[in-house]
Amino acid sequence: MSGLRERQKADRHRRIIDAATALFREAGYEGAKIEAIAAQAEVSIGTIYNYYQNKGDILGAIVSLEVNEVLNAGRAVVASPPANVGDALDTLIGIYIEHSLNYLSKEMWRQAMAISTQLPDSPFGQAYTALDRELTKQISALIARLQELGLVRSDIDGPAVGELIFNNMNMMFIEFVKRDEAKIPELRAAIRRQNRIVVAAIGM
Amino acid sequence: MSGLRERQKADRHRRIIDAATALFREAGYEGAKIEAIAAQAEVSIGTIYNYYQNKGDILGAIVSLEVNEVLNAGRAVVASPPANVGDALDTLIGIYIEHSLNYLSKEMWRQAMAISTQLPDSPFGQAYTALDRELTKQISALIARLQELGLVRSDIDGPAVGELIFNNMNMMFIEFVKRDEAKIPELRAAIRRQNRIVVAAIGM
DNA sequence: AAGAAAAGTTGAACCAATTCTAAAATTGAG
DNA sequence: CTCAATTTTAGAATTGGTTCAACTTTTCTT
Repeated sequence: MSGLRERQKADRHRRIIDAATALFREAGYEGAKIEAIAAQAEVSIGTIYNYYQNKGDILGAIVSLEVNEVLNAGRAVVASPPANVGDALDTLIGIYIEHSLNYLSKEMWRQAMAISTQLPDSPFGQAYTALDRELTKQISALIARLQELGLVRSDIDGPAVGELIFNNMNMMFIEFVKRDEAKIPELRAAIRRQNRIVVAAIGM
Repeated sequence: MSGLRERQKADRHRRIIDAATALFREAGYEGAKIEAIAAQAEVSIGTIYNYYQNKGDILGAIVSLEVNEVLNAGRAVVASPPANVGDALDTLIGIYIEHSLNYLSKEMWRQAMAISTQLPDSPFGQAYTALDRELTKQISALIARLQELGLVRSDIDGPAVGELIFNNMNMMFIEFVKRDEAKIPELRAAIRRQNRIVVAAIGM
């Protein structure tokens, strides 16, 4: 099962991702030439294309790592949320946003988002859409949890609320990464303000 | 003022846009080679790059035409909206969505959106952001109009509501253009459902 | 352990967007 | 009307992502 070939493959994968992460951060997505990634990973250009369908998929692999980490951190909030609808939403969304620039620069996010709309059927495009759905589900799960706790009315359309909140947050995040000078605290404040409308409709 | 050069320039602009529109629809954005656009517009490659910074900007010019048309059609709804908050929103959003595929295919939208996030500072990137803002403002204007008509509470945060509704709609539209098999009626129904949450919070 | 099959690697060649530069066209001053 | 300045054009050269056919390495079979 775990022969030489398997180990070499895993090692090359890691080397490519490490090289790409470093170069994307240093030189930006466009600036990181495939040739340079190949050289730094000590692998040929052809090998990179054997592992990833295109340059975007390399970035995609990095984005997936990041978003999965965020989803994981979010689980704790869903399990025991603050005892106030507005704060609960703000805490969960805060985790998403505060983690977002840990590994990925704004430029990398812009590229990743662009590729996911440009090529929705590529491996990365599909993975990105799936990640968005996971985030939406997590927000819906938080709403459901708040219903259990008696903080949210039980007659509301939970899935629709989850989508509404996620879509708004995501769009705000897109605008945020599009402007280099945009700051995280302002982003969070703007989303809080918008979410107040929703909280007014669903809170008890 | 309107010498030969001016007229020739306007004419070349038109020919390039016409050729690009036709070829983008026929062959898709990637499939429409600059060389082919140049040939069909009876202009050289160099000339195209003299008029537009890059291929994306040509698409951008076409998108702007489309969105401006939609904004125009929306004004009528804002002026005299249906006498019901949910219907008013649905009517305005319906205009946006129903017009959206008149000139632009889903593939063209995908490319346009991708470019606008990828290069937010390019001429097209900035224009696209400005158009989004116009649409947000128009939704806010509708809310304000509904307040005047006594259909929406006067103590709500109008701008935040406008952003929330636009952001949600826009994100839904992005997902819509990403899936070729997605249909307009379903998109509208999903947005209506989400907007019910907001309507519950702001209606009288 | 040898040989064949399978899997993976390599890098030169390809393709299309973009840049660059010399030539052509238009304009306005005298 | 003429010509120098300015703008515009043409298309060859450059660039960088992607493909592909030949080569290597690993695994499997006996």
